[in-house]
Amino acid sequence: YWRWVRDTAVRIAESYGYGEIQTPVFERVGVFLRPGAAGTDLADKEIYAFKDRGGDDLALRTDGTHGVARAYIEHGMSSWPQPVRLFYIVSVFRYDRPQAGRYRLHHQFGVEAIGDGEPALDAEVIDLQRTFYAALGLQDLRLLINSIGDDVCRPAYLEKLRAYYADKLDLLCGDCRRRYDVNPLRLLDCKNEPCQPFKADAPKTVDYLCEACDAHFSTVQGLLQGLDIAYEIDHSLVRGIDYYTRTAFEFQPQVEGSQSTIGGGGRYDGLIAQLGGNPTPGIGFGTGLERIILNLKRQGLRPLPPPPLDAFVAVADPAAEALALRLARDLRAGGARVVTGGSGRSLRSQMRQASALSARYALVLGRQELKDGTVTLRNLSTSEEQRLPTAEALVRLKGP
RNA sequence: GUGGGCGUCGCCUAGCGGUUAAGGCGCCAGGUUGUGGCCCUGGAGAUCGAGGGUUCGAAUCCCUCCGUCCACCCCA
Repeated sequence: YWRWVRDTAVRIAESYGYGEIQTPVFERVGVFLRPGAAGTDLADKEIYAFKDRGGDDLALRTDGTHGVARAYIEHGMSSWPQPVRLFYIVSVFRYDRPQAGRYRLHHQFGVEAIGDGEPALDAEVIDLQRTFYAALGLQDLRLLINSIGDDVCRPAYLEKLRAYYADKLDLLCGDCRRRYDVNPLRLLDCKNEPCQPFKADAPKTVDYLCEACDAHFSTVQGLLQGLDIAYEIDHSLVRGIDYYTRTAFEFQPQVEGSQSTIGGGGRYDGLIAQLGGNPTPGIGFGTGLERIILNLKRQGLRPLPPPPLDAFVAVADPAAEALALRLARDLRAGGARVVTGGSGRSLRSQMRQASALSARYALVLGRQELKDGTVTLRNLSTSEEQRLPTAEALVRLKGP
């Protein structure tokens, strides 16, 4: 499963012209935790932060995007042709209570397109993600999208939102009373019972977009339609950190159960500047490999089985041991997959193992073969057996 | 951060107050003094998650801890 998913990710990303980048497993904590993240679960309890021996504050990678953004600045990628298209397959760490499809260490495939704010890139990234899932055969994925505006329109929207909730504070859950001050956008995706009645009538981000954001969102939708990509607008799909802008999206399988999201992303036009670079737009997605594999299994999708073992070299006499190892090496050099037995076990035991490993052939080397430079070649499916010169056996096993 | 389930040979499981802690898979060996798959026989392998307590007696009951799984929250 692992290889299948990774190979598919690489193939699809490269077909869109994205190049692979590797970033460090840990960075200065500020790379991952921006001031705007205060009050989020990530900042409060999920990040693995620590001091190193020199007293520097570091943190394990919480996602793929921040390290890439840091690298973009640090390595002067703004001088490259824009946008810079990058993809990664990395481990990420979050201190959560583990459960099905959720681990403290998991892996993400992600892409980032940095240096261009055009809506066509939003569509490209979403299309890439959808194509990746389709290449694996994942069925029935829902695509949810939303726009959360930008610095121009969001402040006014948040005022509207606060005004709407101002007289309802006493009725909200504890989390949301805190969110009201710290992170009001998150009021929209609260799952707690007390807050549900108010969500339907809450102001929607899309109704308060500035002209530029509105045009951007409309264009993205038009492009998705042009690509025949079905989507639903989800007004409660938000991002809790201030450098996120405009388009936000998520892919969800239709099946029941928890961990509904297998991947999501969005625009982060404010991130590069926050990290100390020139103001630079960017968009990307991240998708969890473990969750993809979970869904592949649920849908009965299986990877190709590993290639069979071509030969098992059995040693029938201790004197033939060295020659057996050499024969195995020569066979491998010819492209065959070969495992050797050892003189410590009876020939019978070695043959049992050859069978248990589903080897196509058994090659027996013993006293008799040593004498005349031959090898006994046994076809383990037909049980046909013959002695032939070693060189001939090499040729025989090399075949297609 | 909250709630719940489960921890017995490498794996799966039985046993639920007194058993030499049982079985299946896998592993090793023999039945074939150089030959597999099926079958038969034998063998190795378990301080019953850890510590404490109750009891004449604990894998079995109680407590604490640890681990693991599931759900909420959140997210990938």
